[in-house]
Amino acid sequence: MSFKLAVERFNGRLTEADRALISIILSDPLQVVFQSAQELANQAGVHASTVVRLARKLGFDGFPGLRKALQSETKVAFGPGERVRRRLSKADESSSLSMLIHTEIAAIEAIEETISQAEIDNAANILAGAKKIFIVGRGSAAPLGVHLERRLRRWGFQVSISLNMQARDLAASLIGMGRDDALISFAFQSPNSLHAGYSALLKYSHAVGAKSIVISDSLGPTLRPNPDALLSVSRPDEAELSMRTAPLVVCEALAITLAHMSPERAVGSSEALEKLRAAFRGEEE
Amino acid sequence: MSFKLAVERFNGRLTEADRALISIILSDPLQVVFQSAQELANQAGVHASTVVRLARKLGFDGFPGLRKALQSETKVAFGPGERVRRRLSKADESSSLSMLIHTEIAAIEAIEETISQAEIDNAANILAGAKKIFIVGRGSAAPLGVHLERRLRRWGFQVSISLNMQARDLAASLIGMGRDDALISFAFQSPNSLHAGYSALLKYSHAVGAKSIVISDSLGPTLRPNPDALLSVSRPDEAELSMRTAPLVVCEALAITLAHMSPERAVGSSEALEKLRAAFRGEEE
DNA sequence: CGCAAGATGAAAAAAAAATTGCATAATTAA
DNA sequence: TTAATTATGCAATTTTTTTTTCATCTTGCG
Repeated sequence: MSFKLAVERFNGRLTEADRALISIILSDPLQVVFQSAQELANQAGVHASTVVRLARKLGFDGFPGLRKALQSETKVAFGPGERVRRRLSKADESSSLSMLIHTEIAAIEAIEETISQAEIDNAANILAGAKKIFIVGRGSAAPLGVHLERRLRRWGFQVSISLNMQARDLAASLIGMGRDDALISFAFQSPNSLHAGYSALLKYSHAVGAKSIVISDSLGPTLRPNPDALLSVSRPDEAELSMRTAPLVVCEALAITLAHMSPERAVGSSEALEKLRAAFRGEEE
Repeated sequence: MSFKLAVERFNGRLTEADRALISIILSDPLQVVFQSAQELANQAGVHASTVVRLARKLGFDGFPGLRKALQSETKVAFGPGERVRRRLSKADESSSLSMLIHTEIAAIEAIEETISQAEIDNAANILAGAKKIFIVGRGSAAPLGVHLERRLRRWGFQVSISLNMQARDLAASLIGMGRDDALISFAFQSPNSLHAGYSALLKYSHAVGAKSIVISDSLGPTLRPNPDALLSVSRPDEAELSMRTAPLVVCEALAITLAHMSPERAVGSSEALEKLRAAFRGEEE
């Protein structure tokens, strides 16, 4: 019986320790097949006996039984030649899944050819010096905005986000923006492109003295007026149905760079977050 | 030290038994890495002590030493985890961008090893039959939820989304859920994991007869009660700072599969959207 | 042919790994 | 909240695996 299946089938309580172990096993079974109960336990920060008990709970004949199950799975998966065959069979080329996977990998690989770490550093510098950060996104940029907001909040920045807003409401939400602040906005190629809003947005931020960062695709370089920092990634395919994976990676790179740049702020805020969590116990992830 | 190399280097007599053992090991190392000295000996028709002595002769630290050498060789050759590690060391550590790019590519590649198109088809079928779709996500799942909502709306589904809600508000927003509906929720590994909410959520959806889909990472298989469709992708690295790129790709695959599945609905809706756009001129991207 | 060097297998010893009983800590239910 | 249940770590025990010892056997060589 497969390990994953055994976990799914299991009808009973799984404790925190159990979950930690299962997670380790599932995320790197190839490592676990060579380990002893002891080693696995250490990695999960639990006692060896817990490992043994989990194996029994899941219906295996002790830890060696569990390990043997993992072994036969990985043996099938990684045997000579098996690997390639499985790649082709499990996700036959026509499937949406494998198509997507390959497209997105290509898109992410293409980032390196379009953007340099220096550009990201530049953008991160702007954010590091900002008192408050405004994020504006609409349409397909919304998930990106949401993600970036989370990250920045966690690092202790004051963030205001506006999604899918009409011009009037947007104006209202940007009213507090000033010279020490930064604006992050998004602009992507779309069938019925409307950049009118962006032009106004950038002009406004410029007028109040706020720095602006634009995350974009191949549309980016055509935008006027120019933002203080432009992070534009172009897709290799430029498909109709295209996702924002690559810009997401750029957002993340920006966040991480920023965190490295001002570690005290990040750490301090994480601690504060811990305290808040202790207080609110489970309100926020 | 590699086993093959050790054999080549060895300067001494190799007996009949030695050659038999070496031949077995070299011709199928993938099998031997999981065996005990005893088992290997039986296969070669020799005694276990001969195996141990061969290991020593070749310079290994006993039989476990020999086996460990074989293990690290095969791991390098076939393991996805190992591939990641190698790639990471190549990319210069100082650049967050390139590090991220490589990590995320590995994570996306790993999808294929965890999820099959069939599983996605199953989930898409559930959605295709749903009258209304409820999306629930909190914390780092929020961007995923937002993305999925957009896609489903565009394909003409009636979607209700609840982000970062507390139990009480969540209950209110789910009040309309019934037997013809579907619930999509997310569950990711997090330092202070709280799955209590999920358990209640799934129980509720089950009680009202709605189908449930959960998009998750290695935490997925541990969740109780089981959803009707579980899409769980486990990361090869399981890093502290990890993004949701892979689940995003899964969401997208789900959306695309669904679109292929019911083309009339999708197209019809796109036309409707066009008309709306013409009317509202620039309200929505 | 006979002797010596070394290889082998059986069995015992040692080491490592897995398991289990028990006390304590944590969690759940009342 | 307290009581009851359950999970956990520690330590002892059992089991498995590895290694060593020793008697026997094989092989190579004068």
